[in-house]
Amino acid sequence: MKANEIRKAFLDFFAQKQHLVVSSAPIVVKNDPTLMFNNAGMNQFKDFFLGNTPPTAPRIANSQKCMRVSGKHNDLEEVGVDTYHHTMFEMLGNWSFGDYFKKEAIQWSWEFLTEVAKLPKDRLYVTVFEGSEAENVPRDSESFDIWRQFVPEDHILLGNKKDNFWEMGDTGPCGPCTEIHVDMRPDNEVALVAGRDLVNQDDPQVIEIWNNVFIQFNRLSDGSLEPLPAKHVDTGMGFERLVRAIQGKSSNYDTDVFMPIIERVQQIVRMPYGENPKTDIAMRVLADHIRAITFTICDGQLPSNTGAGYVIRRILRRAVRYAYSHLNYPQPILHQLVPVLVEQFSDMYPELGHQQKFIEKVIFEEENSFLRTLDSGLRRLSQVETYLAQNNITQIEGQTAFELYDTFGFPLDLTRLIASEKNLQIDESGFKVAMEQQKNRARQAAQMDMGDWVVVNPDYQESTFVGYDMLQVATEVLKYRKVEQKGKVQYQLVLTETPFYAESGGQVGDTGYLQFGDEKIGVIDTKKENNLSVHFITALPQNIAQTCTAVVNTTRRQMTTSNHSATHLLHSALRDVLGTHVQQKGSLVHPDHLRFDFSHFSKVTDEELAKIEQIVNARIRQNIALEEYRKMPIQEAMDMGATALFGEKYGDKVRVVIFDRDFSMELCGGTHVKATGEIGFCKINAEAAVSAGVRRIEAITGEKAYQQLSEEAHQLKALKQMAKNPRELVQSFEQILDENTQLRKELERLQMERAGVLKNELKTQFTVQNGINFLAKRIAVDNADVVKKIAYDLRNEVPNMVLVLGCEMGGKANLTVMVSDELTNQFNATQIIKQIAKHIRGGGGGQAFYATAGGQDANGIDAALNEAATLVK
RNA sequence: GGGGGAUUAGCUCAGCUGGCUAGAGCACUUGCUUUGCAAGCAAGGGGUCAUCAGUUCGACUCUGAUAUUCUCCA
Repeated sequence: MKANEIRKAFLDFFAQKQHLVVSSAPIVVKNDPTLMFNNAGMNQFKDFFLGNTPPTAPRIANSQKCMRVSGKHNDLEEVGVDTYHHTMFEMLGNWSFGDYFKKEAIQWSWEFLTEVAKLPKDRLYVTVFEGSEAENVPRDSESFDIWRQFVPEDHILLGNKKDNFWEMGDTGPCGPCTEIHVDMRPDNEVALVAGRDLVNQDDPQVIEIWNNVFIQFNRLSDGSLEPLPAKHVDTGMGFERLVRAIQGKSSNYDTDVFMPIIERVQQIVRMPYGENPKTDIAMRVLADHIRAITFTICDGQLPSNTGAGYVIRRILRRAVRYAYSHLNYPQPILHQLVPVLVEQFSDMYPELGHQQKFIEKVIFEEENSFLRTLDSGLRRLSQVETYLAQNNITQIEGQTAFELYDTFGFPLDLTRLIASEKNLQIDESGFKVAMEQQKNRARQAAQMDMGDWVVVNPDYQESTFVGYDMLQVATEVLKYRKVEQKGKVQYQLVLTETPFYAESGGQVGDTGYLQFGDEKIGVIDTKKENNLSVHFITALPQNIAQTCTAVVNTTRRQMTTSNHSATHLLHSALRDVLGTHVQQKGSLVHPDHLRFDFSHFSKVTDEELAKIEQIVNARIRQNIALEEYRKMPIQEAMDMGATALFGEKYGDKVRVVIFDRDFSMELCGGTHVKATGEIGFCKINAEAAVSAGVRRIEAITGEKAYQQLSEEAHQLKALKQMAKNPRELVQSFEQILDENTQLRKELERLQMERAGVLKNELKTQFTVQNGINFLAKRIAVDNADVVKKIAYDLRNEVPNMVLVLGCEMGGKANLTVMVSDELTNQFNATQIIKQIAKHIRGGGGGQAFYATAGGQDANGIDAALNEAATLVK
């Protein structure tokens, strides 16, 4: 069976068992601060497990795009070295939410593996939780007994908490699990060592393929477990491993999931796969990483220097690094692999094909930028080498290696490679120490203590958002918790009903206050955690159980709303003017301004911007009424032609926001004006590049736009008046500026000319004392540069010279001493200046041939010059 | 969110612990030389050393803030 057929077989199998097959959630997670990427099939159902939202169906099956870059067996640096770990992978799963439990789950998994996938029964092993006294959880004998109906007892193993007890995090739903392992070794090896002895022993040929988790407990932050009322099944089977087992390969990379990519890599770098372990690893790294990079960019996450975007950047750079140092390919390579993935996956994930050009461009630019970083790192490193060679040192300090890595982004393994070529060592333990310090610093800054939710109102499960229609509502606290960060205590609070919009879809969260009786509690922000609106407050009310009035800051909300609707108009105007390739790539809707990022490959010209702004404002003046559907079936919305975002997971029912069916229809959860006229006016303030293929427009609306324009008009008026109301203001200023530079140069020229005249005058006034040309003179110059020029010119023209000049500048005294080079053994300008500067109540210094001093007392200049004369005698 | 670096001519960058009258290569202008190939020679133009404040006799250089940007960590 081919990979695509295997995936389909799995989904069909569970569809027959009354499962609803759903599509994969985007690989990048939004609205969950605890998770950057989907790392398991269950993530998109987290709310079902937590009880925040009722499940859409009791039985669900899917294939989920997942990403793991850290964890017990998934260190990024290990991927590619072995043959069965990946960054991005697909997780097949079937789910029961309070429906079937252990019996059916185990029976069906056995049926699928042996009947559909046709894996040999005698090569399958299963593990069951042995129980833990410390946790006060008994052994999972139910699962054990069920398994005995299918497999001989010597194929059932007992596992400890680490392998057979599954937890989502430190707290939350959890329970025992049973794993299925497959022994893929050749017969002769099997004859020597029994497969059961190799289960969970990190043998590359005896691997886990399916984990069935039985969620029956909830863990509290004190570590204790409470039984859940509804029990769930959560399973996950690594697709790439399943394919390998079915296709009978000894490596995931030998299956038709990865081979097409590896074949392309071989063509590009002109090296064979399977002959040299080092280059093989590099090719596997490329084959693995390009999948992670492509799918995340496709889901809307661009490489960046923070958060999820930074993870993508790191993965991309690791791949480039391997191509660079092991495949002798110091050029962009990854973007060339994208077409292979599109070919492979566009049936299952059509969005990949739609964005191919964009993805290639982003990857290409990012590769180039890293190659530049490497370049400047190499320069830096060669400086270090020179220094070491000069000082006869053969070890690069850990601190230096770390600086290269930390500040210039130069990877340690490249430093190591280059160092070994030059017979240098690296103090790696010093590097690790520096790295550890850096981590501690960051950890300390980010440390956050989160308390358990305290449920105030157990009658409610869900929180309802009523803020589309109301900005004030009487409500009750559902639950709250304490959060401590950097010694600052805050509280997070969930209301049964709330008018507060929680930050989402780029629109910032509402602020306002909660009125508890006489007590007013300020809400400083509102954020979404999964599906709950969480209000951030700095203090708890005295009596939290009473009803309260939740009041949103109305002006702030109205300004935000106006900016959000303007964003929709802008989006449509952009597509009208630039073309339909324009896709939203990011959006910030703030009360003060809006920011809209979109895919477009060149700078938006001033003419295009003017046209866009003109369209948006024409639409505003048309005062188009909002047409809004809160719960439209998603298919209906799509059929209507509403704009949806790549990388956004929508439910079955969606909210559709329309301003004129022929102009703007978007799936959107944000708040919007009743009619476009409310926006008032929209002014585009900036257009810039954010990254490869992505442009950003910033704009303001309403009151803010008016304020800015009136301020600018005011300034313009003032300028016009200053320039005496010229016919062409811009030309007039150009002229003034031109004139200014000309005059400045003219002035400089004249000053230098005058300096020349003065110099020639002074030149005739030297007296000879003991064979020395000496002059101490007060001159009328008030520009330090001119004095310096005179002194330096005389130095060139008068031999055996000691020159002392005094002048008054802005009421202060200034002294300059110049000594010919050939006399610096005899006379030291610095010493002279120090001695005579006391007459002007000042201090100074310089070099042996040239020194200056400044002081408060201009009357002392003559005394200083007189003393200088005595020094030469 | 926390750290480290960078910002000097149109471009790529030097400028070490404050003081050599801010430099190089490429590009540009002019002239000379040369019939061709990313040519050679000479002269020249081009800089508020990111911005603002401070320390100092003196700041591209030191300190602080701001802006932009790169990079590492979370």
